[in-house]
Amino acid sequence: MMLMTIGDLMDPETMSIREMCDAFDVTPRTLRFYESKELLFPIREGQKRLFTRRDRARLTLILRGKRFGFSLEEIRQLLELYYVGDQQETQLTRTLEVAQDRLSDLEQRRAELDDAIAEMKSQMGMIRDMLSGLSDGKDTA
Amino acid sequence: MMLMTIGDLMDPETMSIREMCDAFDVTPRTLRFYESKELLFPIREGQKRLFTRRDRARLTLILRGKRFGFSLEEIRQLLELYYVGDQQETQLTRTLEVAQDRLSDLEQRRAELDDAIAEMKSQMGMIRDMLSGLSDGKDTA
DNA sequence: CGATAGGTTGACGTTAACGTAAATAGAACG
DNA sequence: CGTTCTATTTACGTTAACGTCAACCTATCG
Repeated sequence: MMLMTIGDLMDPETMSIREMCDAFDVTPRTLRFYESKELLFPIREGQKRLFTRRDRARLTLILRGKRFGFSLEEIRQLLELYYVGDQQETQLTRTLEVAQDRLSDLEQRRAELDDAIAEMKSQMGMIRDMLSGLSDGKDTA
Repeated sequence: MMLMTIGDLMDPETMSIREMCDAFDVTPRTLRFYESKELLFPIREGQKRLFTRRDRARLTLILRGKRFGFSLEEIRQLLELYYVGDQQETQLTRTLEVAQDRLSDLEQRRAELDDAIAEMKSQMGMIRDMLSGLSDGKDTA
């Protein structure tokens, strides 16, 4: 029962597809699908995929983006704003402009979310009022 | 060119499907689809749909829910928390419990959103640093 | 009355984001 | 060497949320 050798380059930096699935609670299909959509770029050891620290950081952002309801294509564009290589000044300036737009979107969503939370609380207040009215009726009957 | 008569019951409370589409920027298909999924309940004048104030309030919530990435089924369940009829105490208590869970979800999302905003700002700071570094190099050359 | 405008009900088509199954490959165990 | 594990590619299937016809009704204008 050999578990590994030196030659296995058991890099703690990289993870197998199964390790990724366990760590992020996704299926292999999902990871391969994300690679095909150029959201992840695992390296290859022979035929097998090895996911790097960078892939894990990206996957974290991807899953959060999904919870926010962004499409994978929108997420892919968002990811481009991170991982800025050594670009030209013009390109960096452009990236910064796009990032500012995305930031405005996020802040807009935050405002909407605050509204939704306030409304939900108000609604709960009304239900509580109805309940206290009911128990009053019972108590004072 | 007659526009309307008294008998038309030109209720300012109700809107035709086209008025709804213009007001909310959706297609007729979308409104009919939402009705089929029991998210909206327009009344009928003969064959034609008439959307009430209640339908408009619901549609507002539906569209916001969509921007948050909720599925229509999730939204339908959320809508049940609003429009509470005259229910039994037990049922009201249950509704309140469910509402509390939804509220926790929303607040959880807001926390995540705050993280995302902070990260985006940090990333923009890094890009700005790179840019100032570039212009420094030019100025001091 | 005929044409036009606005609405209706099917019913099939489309896209995104995977699920699922079949066939294949290589490493390791016994 | 045969099996077992893990992973891979290929490819068809599925669900949600509509889009897009086609065929039909019906009120009103001219």
